[in-house]
Amino acid sequence: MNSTIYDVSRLSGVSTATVSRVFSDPERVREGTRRRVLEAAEVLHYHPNAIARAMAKQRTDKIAFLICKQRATILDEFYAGICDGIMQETNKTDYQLLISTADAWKTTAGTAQRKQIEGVILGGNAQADMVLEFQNQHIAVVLVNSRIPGLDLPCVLSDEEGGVRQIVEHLWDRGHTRIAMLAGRLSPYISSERYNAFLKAMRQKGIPVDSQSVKMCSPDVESATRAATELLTGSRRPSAIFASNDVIASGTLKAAARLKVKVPEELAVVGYDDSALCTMLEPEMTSVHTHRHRMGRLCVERLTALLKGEELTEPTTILPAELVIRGTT
Amino acid sequence: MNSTIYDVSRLSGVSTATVSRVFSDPERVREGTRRRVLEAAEVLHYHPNAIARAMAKQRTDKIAFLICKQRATILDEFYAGICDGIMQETNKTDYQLLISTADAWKTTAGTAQRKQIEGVILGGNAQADMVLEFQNQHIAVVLVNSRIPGLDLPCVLSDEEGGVRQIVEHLWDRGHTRIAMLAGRLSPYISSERYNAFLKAMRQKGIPVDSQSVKMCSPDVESATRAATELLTGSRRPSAIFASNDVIASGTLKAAARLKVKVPEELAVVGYDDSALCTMLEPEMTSVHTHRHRMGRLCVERLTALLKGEELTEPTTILPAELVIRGTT
DNA sequence: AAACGTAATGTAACCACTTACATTTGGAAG
DNA sequence: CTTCCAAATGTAAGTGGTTACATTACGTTT
Repeated sequence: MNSTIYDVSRLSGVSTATVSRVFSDPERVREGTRRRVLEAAEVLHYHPNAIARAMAKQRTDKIAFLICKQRATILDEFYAGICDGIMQETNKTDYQLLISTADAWKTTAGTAQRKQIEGVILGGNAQADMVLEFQNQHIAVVLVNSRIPGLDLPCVLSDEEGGVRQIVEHLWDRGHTRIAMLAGRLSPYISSERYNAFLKAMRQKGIPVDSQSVKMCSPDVESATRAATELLTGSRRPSAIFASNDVIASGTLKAAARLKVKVPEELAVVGYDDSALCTMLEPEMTSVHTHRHRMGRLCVERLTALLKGEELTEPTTILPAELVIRGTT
Repeated sequence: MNSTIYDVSRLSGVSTATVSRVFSDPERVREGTRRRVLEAAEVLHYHPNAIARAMAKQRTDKIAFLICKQRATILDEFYAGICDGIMQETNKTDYQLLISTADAWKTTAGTAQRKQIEGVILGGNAQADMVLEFQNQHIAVVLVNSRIPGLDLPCVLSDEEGGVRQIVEHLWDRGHTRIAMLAGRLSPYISSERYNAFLKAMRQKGIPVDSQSVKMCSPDVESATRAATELLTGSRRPSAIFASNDVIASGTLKAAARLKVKVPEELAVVGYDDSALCTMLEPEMTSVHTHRHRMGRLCVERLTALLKGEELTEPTTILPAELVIRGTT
């Protein structure tokens, strides 16, 4: 139906090899010939067939972004941001981007190989077995926002420890000592990073931490609101709450508003991620800005470098995170 | 490097045709033979090569979701929701999902054909020329959240008129007559739908509409805040504001808070889309729920039906939208 | 036991390119 | 006008499957 290289070859009176060269390495064919071929191609509406090309070249030019997360995958503003960065950077290359969830790719055995991708970016809670399977199939892997102990993989991270440290220091500077953390059950990596960073920063400031200082909750508004209410009505009400992300922080603000606890006068609240939400609230919310867009772009850069066969000198990259001080502190 | 159908054929002592059948139509080969083939495949770590298969079958099993939008593509919660639905539904099929932006696909001529997709879902402000180009290349097209005048395409929409009507009726029921619309410059289709629906609903209720009733703004928080401030400090302050989406509504709430205008007592605010934001605010925000996830899934259903060669009896589907009444009205 | 029909399997062409290697071409140098 | 060499082009063998068609196997029926 669509015309092929043979049709063009016939019409322009050159061999298929020459036609092929015109489209993949134009320099190698003489000006005049090239023009004739292009004209014939024009007439026939010819466009190279990517499948056949992939077959002959043994390359697919496809990479994938897999989100390793159960619920609300791309809906999570954090992953959406990374995804946006990945898309933008991928668009600069000749690669095409496939998107799916890790769950979906686990179903059929060997499915990944069939998918015929050259490289993959795993976002979130990546599992070691999946990574190993990819490596067995010679598919390049880059991790974003997680890390697998024992596997030395290229990964792109945000500086969680630095972000949390800035929060604690900022609150300390504002005179807070009764600081509590409302820790949402985020991905294992993020949860433990932020939790440990919190303990470390508190220790560095010499602020005592006890069992009351950290409260866990599910990462949704209602759970956060409930948990924050408990924190605020407990025996020793904190003067500042560090919520482990912005959604949880918004729940905290709701609890405060309902309990008529004035923010920031009676309670300081800090979130994490600097999502769009932060400036939609009044007062606007203090949070830590993570460069998710840049993280996504960096992933693609890393991956394409790997695919070019380059050795990565520094596989793991940790991007700085910056505290953005706003009205809630 | 990877083993091929020939290797399996040799090891199991059958022809390549039989091996092929074992993997694409197992019923057609005898139990015993099938087992031998599968064992050989196991030993050789054989998996069918998707590229070669696509080549022989003249099918790629790939569809794409293109977002026709300049900025903040996938970051827009609305499109993220659609995308999530598309992903989920695609995962149920044998298709793979490519994702990109319309802009990126417009760059190189004929690029679409090279991409070798069988169908495409265009989200947002789709352009007629792009659609025509796809159709010329026999690529099935489904539109979501937009419509192209003069082109009879399958499209999946949300009932904008109904959603807006519910808003106006709800505000009317609450006794409001000084109702203003804060209209963000969203996509042309959405903007005009919501605007016209507003005028129509107001007319139906017999509420007079003048030049002061509708104010335009850019679809970001700051612009919305500015515009809302003007509305609220103008000569005839409205008692209710319908913002054309939740982001703009949040700007309206900010303006109200800053001007010490009490919501909902002195001002009712309604958004549109029922984004996650709505329940993160205190009071929670009244908004219109759009079934974006379902819209995404429906797109894939439509597209796969088209690809199966089915004739769509009712190409355009309009999903109902429901007003969710919360604390701001 | 021969004849027959269907199910199972094999043969080989085809899908649309790329590319190693062979051949031709064209112009500069002798 | 040769000779020579690099550049341009052609030839044909892959790339890994699918599938129309041909052939063989095998259980039934006569």
